[in-house]
Amino acid sequence: MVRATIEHVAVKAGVSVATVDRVLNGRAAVRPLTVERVEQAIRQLNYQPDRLAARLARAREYRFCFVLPEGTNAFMIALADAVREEARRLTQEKIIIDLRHTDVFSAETLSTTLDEIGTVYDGAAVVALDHPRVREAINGLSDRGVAVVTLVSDVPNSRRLHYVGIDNASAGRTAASLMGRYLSGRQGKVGLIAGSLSLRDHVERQFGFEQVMLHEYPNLSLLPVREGRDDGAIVERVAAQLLSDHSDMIGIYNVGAGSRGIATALEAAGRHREVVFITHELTDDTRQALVGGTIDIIINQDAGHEVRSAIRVLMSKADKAPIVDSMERIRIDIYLRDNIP
Amino acid sequence: MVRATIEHVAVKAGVSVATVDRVLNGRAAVRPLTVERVEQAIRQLNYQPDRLAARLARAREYRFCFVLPEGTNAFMIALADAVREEARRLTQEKIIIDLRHTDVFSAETLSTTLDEIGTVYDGAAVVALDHPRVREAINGLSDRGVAVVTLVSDVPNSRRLHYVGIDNASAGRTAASLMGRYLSGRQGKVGLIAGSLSLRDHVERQFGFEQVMLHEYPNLSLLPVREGRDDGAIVERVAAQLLSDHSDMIGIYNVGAGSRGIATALEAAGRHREVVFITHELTDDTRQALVGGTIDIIINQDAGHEVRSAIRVLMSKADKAPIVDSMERIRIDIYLRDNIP
DNA sequence: CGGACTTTGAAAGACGCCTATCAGGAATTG
DNA sequence: CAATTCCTGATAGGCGTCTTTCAAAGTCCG
Repeated sequence: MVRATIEHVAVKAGVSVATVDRVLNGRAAVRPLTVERVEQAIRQLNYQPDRLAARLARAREYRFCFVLPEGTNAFMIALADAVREEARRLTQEKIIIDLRHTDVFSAETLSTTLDEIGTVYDGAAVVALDHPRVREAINGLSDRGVAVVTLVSDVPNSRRLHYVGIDNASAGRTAASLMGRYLSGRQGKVGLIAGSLSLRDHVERQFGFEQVMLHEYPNLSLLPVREGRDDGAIVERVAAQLLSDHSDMIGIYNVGAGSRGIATALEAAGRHREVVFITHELTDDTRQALVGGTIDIIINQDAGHEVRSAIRVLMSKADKAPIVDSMERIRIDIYLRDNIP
Repeated sequence: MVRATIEHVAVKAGVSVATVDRVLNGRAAVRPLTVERVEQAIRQLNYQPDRLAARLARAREYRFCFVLPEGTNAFMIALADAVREEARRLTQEKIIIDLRHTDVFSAETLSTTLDEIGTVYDGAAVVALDHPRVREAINGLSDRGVAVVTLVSDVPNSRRLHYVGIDNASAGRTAASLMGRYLSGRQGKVGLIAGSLSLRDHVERQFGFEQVMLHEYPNLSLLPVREGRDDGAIVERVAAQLLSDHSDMIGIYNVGAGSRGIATALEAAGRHREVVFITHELTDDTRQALVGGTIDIIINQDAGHEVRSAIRVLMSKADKAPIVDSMERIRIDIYLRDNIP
């Protein structure tokens, strides 16, 4: 059986190819009766336009913009690298990807950046702060016809097309379960360090972690969250403080970046063997600490997958093609010493 | 900057498009000097043929064959479903995928099936037994110009193009580490049930598991492996036997299928809370047992990803395009109750 | 019924590459 | 030097769709 082409449809419907095209692409007014006939022919032949031919013919460029945080956060750098790599690979498919850095922690700056994006782009992917101002900016973009996906950290209730990232509450719960099991039979305290509580992903992780911790592991008592601002030096100070304040602290969960600081503090205190340390994001630092045994578990989201997923989603939107949810679910990777790539 | 086309290259090299095409596709003899000039122009313009246009022009169909085990193994059924789904999605890209079931446990049958595949296909993906006979069949296919990827279970030293699947030794080690940590501070025995020791993936998992178990967790003693033939009923008998023989068994690692049987045995013995049970593959059965608390950890490989990866690899080969290793690494998914999708 | 407007058909030229053919010029051979 | 063989250019047609244009036919209204 040969694939149906637009010509077959035209013959079957007893109209010209031009009319079929009009129906398919809403190019001009077509009599309802004719539309119906064409649509029926399409259904009967199970006709689907050849995407390759379509893209070739349109000779169209797709432009997307990625807005990422500036700064030295290792994960964000990995994300930026992934964006650049995909950008390189995709030039040959007529997809142009621009990368912008901005201060995502400032609602002001971020929303200004978003407002500036204008209408040159077909879509944008944003690592976004959950803030009314930012939500407005996202809605504004959407309304102007620029598809927006949120990346890594979501902005619910906005008119974003899609959220590309892990389920952070679930990640927090996972961390708690592992912590609880690793510490089964022991009594003590567990510390929790977050980056900034204005980024939604951190809040959600914390929420999931506390939820499971409180209900399932009464033998462990949770210390109040400390903020480390995703900064190695600050995180190290906070961790050192925690360690000296609580000689019975036997677990640490780091919700944000700056794990190196915690590792250093743990090693300095000589308690890295005894304290179970769970953190996020596989980077050079965390990998090394995992192999060395200071970190016990890394919960990761694959930057490359996220970037590719974001692009696929934006492309689908631009091509009016459906998106396959099961393909776009970003999984929570759990790395132990034994399965790091 | 516009993308270079074959025409630009021709102008730059001072030859005709026909000649550029000859160089690109080795269509006819071209004087070395001319070849050099063309290649230089290609480099200077950073010309890359437009894959979309090329595929459109070739108007060629790609035919691939997936050879999977017959039987009721839930993971294999999921794999077959994934193949069918991709096949459906890809008809619109002129990719035809056939699915064959065969008795992969019989080297005889499997290799006959492979031999039959003939030359209608551009490539094949095979869940293969590691057996000299099968290796020969794979090499035969390769030599006849059919690209072969091994799926889920590898056949090393064969002329397969690629292995698509997880690192099973690493998966085994991961299982052991989690087992060890979950059972930290306790003393007892750990049971190990495999499907068949003639499938390489199982052997490798067992190897990794034992390696870590023996070296790192001396408090746990490993019972000899038992074979369950991936059959729920047999597995259940084996598990029940283990449970009654060893009242101090506190962990079970199931390397193969048939987890439902173990869960049933554990529950029947009333020891599902006390025994840490780690198994492979997320299916309806295992998911349910995980949520119910009988299974503690599921180590999974995503069937959809594997199928898509296999197809990408085969397509790359057919198009003579490079394959991006980092995109094709199949990850070991670890599922707890808290992060099942 | 004539003019205005709406709906359709026919066709041509992209998009970038592949494939094939034919002829002429260059290099090689005897 | 003629007869081959080898290289190369030019060109045409196709892949399936999009886009646009022009003209023809159909419909509506006053």
